[in-house]
Amino acid sequence: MNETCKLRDTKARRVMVDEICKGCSHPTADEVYDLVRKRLPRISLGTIYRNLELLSEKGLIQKLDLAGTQRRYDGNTENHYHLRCLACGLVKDIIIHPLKKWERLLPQDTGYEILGHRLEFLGICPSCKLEKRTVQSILPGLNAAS
Amino acid sequence: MNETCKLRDTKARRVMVDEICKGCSHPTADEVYDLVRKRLPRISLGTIYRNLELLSEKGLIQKLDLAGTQRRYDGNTENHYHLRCLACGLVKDIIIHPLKKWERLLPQDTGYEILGHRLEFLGICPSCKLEKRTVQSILPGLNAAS
DNA sequence: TTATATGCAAATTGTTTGCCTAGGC
DNA sequence: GCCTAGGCAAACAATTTGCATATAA
Repeated sequence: MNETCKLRDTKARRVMVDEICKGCSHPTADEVYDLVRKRLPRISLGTIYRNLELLSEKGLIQKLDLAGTQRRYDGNTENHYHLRCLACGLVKDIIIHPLKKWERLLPQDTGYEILGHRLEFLGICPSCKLEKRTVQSILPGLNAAS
Repeated sequence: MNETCKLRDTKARRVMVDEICKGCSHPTADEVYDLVRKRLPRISLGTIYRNLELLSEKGLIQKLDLAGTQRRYDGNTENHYHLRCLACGLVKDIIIHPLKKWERLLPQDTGYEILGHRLEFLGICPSCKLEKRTVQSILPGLNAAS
């Protein structure tokens, strides 16, 4: 990751960072495309993807690798966890850090050098509960609460 | 998930379950394809995908939704966590359950109904350390140990 | 015998890349 | 003016689907 070399200050990049950081919506690439296109109608998807990559390399945004087919991006570059609604897909930030202990213990148990972890909680958000929206598809690999 | 209706007992399905459950390799769809093709050379990738879906719906295997571009499948249908080597991609099972507490606390804090969570640890496995294989790409969204 | 499963190929979806022109420095 | 960035379209990779035939029940 070459954080030193500079990116040029272009309209596309300014609008992208602005749109991604303004809400806390964790948009996918094509959602960013739609948002940016309202302000720069001639922008192309290729540019969106190239810049999402570059901007996250430079640390201006964060590339999330949550479960699911589409990657999401986050204007909040701090380390934090996510809580995803299984009914509407909404992703909310949460601020707990309960796993440092296991990162210390696992090397002894497994011989791995631990570099980090990924954690997301899954559930139904308050407004989906209210509207009785449901989980569209049974989710795989779910460590459900007992 | 309609677990009641029965799947037919076919060669393809028997071999698939057998191959997926025999090791603890967490194969991708095309790895399953390669394994199964050794025993059923005329099987098609479409069948592999269709059956991976059906078999995991019926609970015979587990569909994992870890980070990364390719989905993986697991013969171990118990809830458990994974430890993935960033250098060689190997996925190992681990058996800790540290997060029940947060599943109890989050509903109060967030109003979400919590259905579960996904957790994987990332690191370098002992044999990659030995061979000095490295992380090919900086991984996004990594909650690195401080 | 009848419905479900499979093989094969084409279609879809999300993402990446090449090439030529536009625009930041 | 030079070199990076962007538009556009084509390439790619993973997965899904349509349809005619084969096979389990």
